[in-house]
Amino acid sequence: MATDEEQFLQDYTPGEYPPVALAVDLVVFAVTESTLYAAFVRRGGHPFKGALALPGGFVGADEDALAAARRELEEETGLELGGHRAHIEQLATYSSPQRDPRMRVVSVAHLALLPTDGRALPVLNPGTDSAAAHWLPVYEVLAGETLAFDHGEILTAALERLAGKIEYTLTAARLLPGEFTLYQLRRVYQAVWNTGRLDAGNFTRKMTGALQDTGRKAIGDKGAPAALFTVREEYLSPPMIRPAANS
Amino acid sequence: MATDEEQFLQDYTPGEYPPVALAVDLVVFAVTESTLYAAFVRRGGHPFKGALALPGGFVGADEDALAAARRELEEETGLELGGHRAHIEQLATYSSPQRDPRMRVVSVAHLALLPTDGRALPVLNPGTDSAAAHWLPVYEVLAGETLAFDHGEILTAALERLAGKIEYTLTAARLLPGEFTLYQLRRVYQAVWNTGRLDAGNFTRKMTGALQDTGRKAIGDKGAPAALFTVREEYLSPPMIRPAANS
DNA sequence: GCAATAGTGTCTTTTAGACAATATAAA
DNA sequence: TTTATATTGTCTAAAAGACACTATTGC
Repeated sequence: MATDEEQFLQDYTPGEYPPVALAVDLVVFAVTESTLYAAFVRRGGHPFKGALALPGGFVGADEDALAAARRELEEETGLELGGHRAHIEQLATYSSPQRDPRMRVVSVAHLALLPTDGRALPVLNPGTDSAAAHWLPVYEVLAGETLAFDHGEILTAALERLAGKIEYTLTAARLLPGEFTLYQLRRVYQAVWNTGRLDAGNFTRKMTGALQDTGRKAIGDKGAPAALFTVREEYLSPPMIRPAANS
Repeated sequence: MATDEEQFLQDYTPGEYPPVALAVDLVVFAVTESTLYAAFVRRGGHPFKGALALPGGFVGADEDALAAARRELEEETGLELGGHRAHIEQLATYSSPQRDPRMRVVSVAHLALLPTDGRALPVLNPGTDSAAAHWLPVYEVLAGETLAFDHGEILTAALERLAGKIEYTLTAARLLPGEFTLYQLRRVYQAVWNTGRLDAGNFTRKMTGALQDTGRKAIGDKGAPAALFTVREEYLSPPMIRPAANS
């Protein structure tokens, strides 16, 4: 009886379909009070020397792409945030034969969201492997920089995904601590959409149905003390709501 | 100066990160008057012998995943539909190390929509490579069959994608000829959502804004002759509509 | 008091959805 | 005429959005 490998060669001829190196690229987002940031590395070598690139790495033999993305994120952030509340999801796969001039690398891009208190950005681990990742404002980078490889395309896709997803889910809360005020949440929307002030009253009304009031109040800000909310679990990534059978 | 290959080995060590076979899997949808179908192949060999699987194949050296998916679709349909009006988009990438027991195969799943006149399903090419693909009703397969590999998961994801996307785009029209009646379009929605009758009046009102009346009428059906419509190009996959700055 | 924010109220517009009514064709 | 469909109209409910108002805090 043929071994598994031999069986497989009936379908798979490595000459015609050569294996590829499988990588992950990460678009890691975090917000300050008013700005959306992403983590970038500055390339030190050929190709695209000196250009900005997304952090990433290769997929190991015993892990899938999501596990590799998680591992890379933990390396960037020094384990503290990666395991806990960071959100990672697959974005898309980039497989153009020419996307890396050195050899064929197929990359599964991921979107990662790090929670912040809205003031300071998470600390990035300085220089484990290649270069140190650092935060840059997303909209400024998109307007002014040409990224290495197809990373500009990936960054745009990630921003589209995030901007679209917060319209119908509470994914925006993944960029905040477990408890947050409506003011903080509103600032996240403004940062992601790069838009002007959203009306506080309407925002409150639209969100409160999906939020759980903890009863506690935030301390220390300017105006009246704001209530601290938690996301009801079922709203973090809700099942799709289909229109009723009469439409 | 180091060659590209040598440079690259600074980052990439094939021992630690072995290359993978890159494949595509296809979820090909088409509708009859009332039912959503997908194309399946029956597995003839190990593993999952006898089980239903999705059509697919490996990615060649000179093509990206989308090109491979298009090529595979053309092989299934015999070129006639693949090049022209068929819609293909990337769905997600499946990379579990154990997803194929023979060796590591990473698969980029794609969603394909074939246009039909609403009566007969497109003809599938009988047996080019492994097995002949044939149409089966999607909801029946999901309810009753266990698919090979992780193809059940892929099929579910494809259905979710399609069902969700037709809520806010006119992607459903990709399952119809270039000109169609509102009745045909409504049947597509009912087939995809596996739901009862949608109200004809409300459906008309909701759709007409995105459709172009050709002025011509469909012939031969029971009741009053229905107008033939075309999709306004900007509605086939429209730019995201973000709420106004006041929300 | 002043400035800034939190939260509520109100009004308008839009959209979804239920359902009735009329029109047009085939049998 | 009967039957089945197309299309328009009407009404209600829900949601989005604009905007005013009051309450509560720090300074």
